[in-house]
Amino acid sequence: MPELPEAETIKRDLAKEIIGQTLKGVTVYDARILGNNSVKNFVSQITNCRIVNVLRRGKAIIIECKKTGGSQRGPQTQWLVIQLRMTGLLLYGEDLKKRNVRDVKVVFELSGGRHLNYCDQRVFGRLYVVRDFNDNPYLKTLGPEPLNGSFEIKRISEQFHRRTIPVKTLLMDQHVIAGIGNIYASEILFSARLNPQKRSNQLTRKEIQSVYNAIHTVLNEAIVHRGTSIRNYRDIYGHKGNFLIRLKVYGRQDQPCPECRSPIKRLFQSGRSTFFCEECQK
DNA sequence: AGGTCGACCTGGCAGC
DNA sequence: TGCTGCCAGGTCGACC
Repeated sequence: MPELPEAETIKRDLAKEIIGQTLKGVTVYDARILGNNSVKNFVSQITNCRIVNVLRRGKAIIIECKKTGGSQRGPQTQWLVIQLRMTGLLLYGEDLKKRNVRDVKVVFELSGGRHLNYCDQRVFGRLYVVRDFNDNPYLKTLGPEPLNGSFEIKRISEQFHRRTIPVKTLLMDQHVIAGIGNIYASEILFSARLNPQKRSNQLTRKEIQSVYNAIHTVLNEAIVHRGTSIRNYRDIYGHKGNFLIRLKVYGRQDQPCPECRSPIKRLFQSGRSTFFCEECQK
């Protein structure tokens, strides 16, 4: 799925396009996307909501809405939380169901006359409506945002030292740091020159500093290039991200390391592929 | 409690 | 061509 840089790209574009519009209607074509919520309930929660902001937390997109005409005490704020997981896409423009586009699961009709389509090939993604972030188990337990000023190396060091799992697995733990997934975990560790198999509690202060710096460098650069499209990912206009060609190790098994030319290795950690250079990452 | 693994889904691609 | 097996940007619950 979209990791943090892809979600951030979507968030910024969506903010430009939809803030100020009202969700006039919504059609749900696959109820699995709603989790335990019913279609009827979801539709009534979201219909006639005015969009006041678009946020991101970890890999989730959050649309802040105000329900108009609902309560006597004025508009009530609620959040539409969108977890794209592996293959979720938000596409802005026409009603894609009418165009027979594949995998269209939910279509929002906006007051400006355009549509926001939620598409999802593998149907892992979820749309939730909450009144409070603590009502959503994912948001409630999410770790700090790595690109915020509040992301402190001290807190990260404590987490690293408490745990014994491989550093790559730890980087992907959303309770520790929000937003890093399988692509950027490999890229960050290459940038930090650190072996992904190294146990997190074995890292020196200097190594943790390198990882901390690499998180900023890699995620920010990926955002500049609008994320990575390995296969499914597209921005809200249907365009691919431009970071794929800039990946140093991910997906580059047997290709020469960009630093030392020795072949990139692949291994499996917690059921996921990891790519790294044995020579550069000790 | 912390760590690991399978389940949830669909489709593209390599190999035969 | 068509089949089989493997692989995929994530998360959660069950199990050890």
